Formats: sequence, structure tokens, C-alpha cells
Amino acid sequence: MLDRDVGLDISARLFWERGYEGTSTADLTKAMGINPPTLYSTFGSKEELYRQALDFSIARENSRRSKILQSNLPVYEALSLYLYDIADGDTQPDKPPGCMVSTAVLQHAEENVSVARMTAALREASMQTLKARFDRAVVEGELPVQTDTDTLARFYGAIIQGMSAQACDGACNVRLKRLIDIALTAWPGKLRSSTGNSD
Amino acid sequence: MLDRDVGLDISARLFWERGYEGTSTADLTKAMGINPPTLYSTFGSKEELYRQALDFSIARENSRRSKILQSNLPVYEALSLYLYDIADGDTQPDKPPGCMVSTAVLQHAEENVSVARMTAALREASMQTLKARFDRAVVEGELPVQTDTDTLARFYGAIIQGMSAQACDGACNVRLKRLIDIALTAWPGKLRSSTGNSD
DNA sequence: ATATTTTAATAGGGATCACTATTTTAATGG
DNA sequence: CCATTAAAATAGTGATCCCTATTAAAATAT
Repeated sequence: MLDRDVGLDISARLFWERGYEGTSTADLTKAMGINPPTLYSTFGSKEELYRQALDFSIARENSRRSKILQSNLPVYEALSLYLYDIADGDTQPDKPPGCMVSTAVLQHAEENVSVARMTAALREASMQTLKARFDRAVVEGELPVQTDTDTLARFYGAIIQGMSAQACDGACNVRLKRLIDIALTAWPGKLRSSTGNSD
Repeated sequence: MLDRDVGLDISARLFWERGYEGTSTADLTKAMGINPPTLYSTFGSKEELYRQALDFSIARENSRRSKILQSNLPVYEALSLYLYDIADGDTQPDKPPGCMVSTAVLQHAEENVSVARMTAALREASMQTLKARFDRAVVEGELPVQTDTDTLARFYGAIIQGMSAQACDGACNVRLKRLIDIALTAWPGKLRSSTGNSD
């Protein structure tokens, strides 16, 4: 018999490493140690399984990250910790590199439009979460009222996506964090040294 | 008969939109108006065709972009124009969104490792080009000698990758350029307004 | 015009794709 | 112990994957 959460965990890992189109149902059933009919009776279809595996994984990470973001830390501190946590997630030694959502299903066959739309919606949601935190910072006087919080969120969203891509290409933890340190110097009103060197 | 360059252009466009794994040889032969044996006699294999289509496309864009970068404009100006040019490339109305290289083959099936490695090498090369320009800026006194040019290049590389991802998700030209404007405020020694709003 | 070479099209090979109908096994109930 | 239900495995669906052997057409040569 198959424990549902164990199956989702195994599936998520496969999808994470190989992408939606790069993972076959044969890969999935083999890794879960089940037969094809069990996959379909338990999860519905490959697309449904992907959806559930993403939800499952996001739920696990989200509690810690949203705790960081929704804490009453100063917004700049919260953002820093948030980004560092993502850099750590991109480079876990026992997990596939990169982020499961940030750089998933960007290019895709016509038949997988719905899967692409779903992952895009997840990315948009996470940027809206970031924007909401920045809006709160405006309300609380931590950011100037005229701040373009939407663009600011999309800027750090781009950093998150870039980190995921570079992690996929083999970048290590400290390299990503050096990159974050530069991105943080773009924070509105931040004074910076003239070097750009974090050492 | 098939003109080689026309075939590469058509292939590049398909790979660009659907990715390597999302594009089948049947898609390619149909779009080029040829039969399968012609594809293999002309290009060798699907992987070889992808390689050649990438080279073909890169060669076309590279002359303009490397001209911007290697000009004797101040490095900050050159970088700005370079990034804007990429934003334009990510959002051409008659072309697929995003960049053909920046966010390609990040996740992949085991059997496509070599394709992934090739695209990763192209990304690394373009970041090295950026780093080389920054190193020149250090030599010419435009950047402090202690500048971490490698991280700076990878930071703007991340911006380029993030822009490509967001373009794939439907972001328009001006949205990407607003994002660039924030990224440019991270330039070493740059003073910024306290707003983050480019209007 | 016939023979030869070159080029293109058809047809198909072996494997794998996502997914199921059917059978077999196992568990439960009387 | 047998009948019935529930679970799991086998086997196989048609479609599509990348790629080629073979046949048909066209171009060149004698």
C-alpha cells in the first residue's frame, strides 16, 4: 500500500529534478513502487499529481517563509531572511537544485498550456505576497508612500528566479547569497559602499 | 529543397517557444516542410539541430549586443542599453516571449543531460562576457579596484534570467524595464532617490 | 533515350508516452 | 470453508517518441 504523502513527496522530488515534461508516469510509478492503475486511482492523472505534489511541497516551505515575511521584523530584515532562506532551499545538498516553482514549465509543448498556467499563477501569487508585505511597509512608514511596490516585488521576484536558474546550473549557496547582498543594495533609500564587494 | 538558414530559423522559433523536450521532430519537420530523412541528413539529429539553431540565433543577436557592451560608452551606460536590449528581445510581439537561452533546459530528463550542459555553458559564457566588461571598467578606473566583478555579473545575469521567466509568464516590455531601473540602482557607488519609483 | 547518380518521399522499427480493461491476488463476511 | 468484496498486478490500448531502411522521383550523364 501507498501512503499518500510519501507518494507526493517522491513525486515532487522527481518533478523538481526533471520538470513536468521530463518526468514520465513510468518514472513516477517506479519511484513510488506502485503500478500504473494505483497512480490513477490515487491521484487522477499526471497533471493532477503534479498539481498535488506542488501544493504539498509549497505547504511545507510556506509556513516558515511566510512566518519570516509576516513577522514584525523591519521589512528590510524580513526580506533579507526571506531571500536567504530561498537561497538555502535552492542549494539543499540532498535535494534537486533550484526552486520547484520559480523556473518550472516556462517553455512547454502546446498540450501542456494548462500546467504552465498553473505554475505561472503560483509564481504570481508569491510575488503578490511580497508586494503585500511592501505595501504594509508603506503603511507603517518603513517605505516612502510613493514607492512602486509592485515593481519592487517583481524585482526581487526576478532575483529569486535568477537564483533558481543559477542553482540549476550548479551555483552554490554562498554564491547565491553574494548575489542577494547586491540585490539588497537596491532597496529604496539604502546607502551603499562604493565597492559592491561583500567581503 | 530546404535552405539551411531558413530551416534553422524555423527550428529556433519552435525550440524557443516549446523548449527542447516540448518540441518533437515531427513538429520540426512539419514546420520546415521537409521529411524526416531530410532533417537527419541536413542536421544530424534533434540535439545537433538544437545546437545549431541556438548558435544561429545567438550569432544574430550577439553582434548588436556585444557592440553595445564593447563600445567606449561608460560602463554604466553600456550596461543599461544592454539590459534594455534584452528586455526588448524578451518581448518582441512576433516572437516567442522570453530568452531562448536564459531559461532553457533547466529541468530535464536524464537522457538530456548533454543538452542541459550545453545551454548552461552558453549562460555561463554570457555572464563571463559581462564580467569581462566589468573587469575592463575596473582597469579603466570606472569601478573601484576591490569590486567583486564576478558576483556583479552574476547579479545582472540573474536579472536577465528573471526577466526571461517573467516574459514567459506574460510580462510586457515596460514592466521589465521598470525592473531594470531598480536593478541599476544596485550599481556600485550609485546614489539613489529614496523612492524606487521610476515615474 | 537510356543509364546513372542524387534527392526526396513513403513506410515503418523499436521504444516509450499517458492511461485502462482485465485478470489475479488478497482480504473480509457468513 | 466458501462466497463476496476490495486491492493490486499484468498486460496491453492507440498514440507518439526519435530515427532509418527502402522505395519512388528527379536530375544529370552518356
